Amino acid sequence: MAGGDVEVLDVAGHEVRITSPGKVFFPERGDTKLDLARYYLAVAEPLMAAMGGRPVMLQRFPNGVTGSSFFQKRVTPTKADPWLTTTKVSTPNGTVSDALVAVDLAHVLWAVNMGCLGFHVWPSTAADPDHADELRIDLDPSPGVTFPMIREAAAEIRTLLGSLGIACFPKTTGNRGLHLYVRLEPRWDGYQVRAAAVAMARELERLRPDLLTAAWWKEERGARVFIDFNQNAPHKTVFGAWSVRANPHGQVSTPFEWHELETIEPRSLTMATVPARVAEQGDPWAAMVPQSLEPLLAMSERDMASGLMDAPWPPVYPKMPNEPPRVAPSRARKEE
DNA sequence: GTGTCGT
DNA sequence: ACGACACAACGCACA
DNA sequence: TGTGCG
Ligand SMILES: [Mn+2]
Ligand SMILES: [Mn+2]
Repeated sequence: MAGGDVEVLDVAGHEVRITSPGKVFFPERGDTKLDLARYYLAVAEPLMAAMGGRPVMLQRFPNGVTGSSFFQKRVTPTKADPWLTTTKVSTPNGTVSDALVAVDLAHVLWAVNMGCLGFHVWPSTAADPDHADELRIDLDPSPGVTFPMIREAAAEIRTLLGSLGIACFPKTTGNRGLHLYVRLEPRWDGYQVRAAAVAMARELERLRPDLLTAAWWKEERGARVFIDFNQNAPHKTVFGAWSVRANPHGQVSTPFEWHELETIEPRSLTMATVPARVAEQGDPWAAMVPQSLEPLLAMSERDMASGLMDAPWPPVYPKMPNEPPRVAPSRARKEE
């Protein structure tokens, strides 16, 4: 627990300083900042396959999981670390900033040293910022939703996408939900990917209204799994594969194979247990190949042709064409 | 956690 | 040399 | 001005 020392790691051709390596970040198990760095070293191969080359936002906890936190998007290479790579990212209103690019593990560990536990990842690469090459299907549990229901929702989505010839891959979120990822051919922008997500969510609610909902307003969801299409809005980030959550055991957003769906337990996938999984099984997402979004875009066009509107956008975004009033039904101004 | 400023 | 302090996301729509 | 949503 000596405070004054520094661990220097030689990674990807750079010397990365880990200051206060013995500082406890996870009091429950006693895991330190250096333990966190070693975790990321252990999952480096699948981590870089998932996150490599993408802009990332840091979620920092300089005093560990029990301390205060903040997000950091803007990064500037310093005199001490001139090798840091950044790229321009923009916000919904057009503001531009320089974000860190996860070009190699040195960049990851530089962020870890800043107290970054996990990364929020852009759905595009620094090399091709105008195409979203991932559709992220975010399954959010409403109150009353159990994890077996989340599992059933994932299976339902896999079946629908499979019938359209689209392959998707699952991961835990590190909390109570699941994420399914579709790797896309780089042919569509964020508006198109979100439109596809809206259509997919609506179709799934039609198929299983007892289990699934595409309702943005909480009051309309009930005890159903919300398919959060808005997580695909342009410029939105998602908590990344292999990133560590700020909970007592450091649960990991863990990619897994479909045959594990019925047995996977988010609680048991932590920064302490996941490295062994990776050593034994390798990368569960190794078979990802770019898919076409066209079947879902056709579904969206059918919905629009039949008179449906777009769905509400999240706060912060300007009003979009064909967007319905952005207000919960219970608060909407009365007719006439 | 780091960089800067004032003492 | 040291302590205090600032800073580290998104910023619109609607009633 | 408070509330919407992650
Ligand atoms: Mn979620
Ligand atoms: Mn969500």
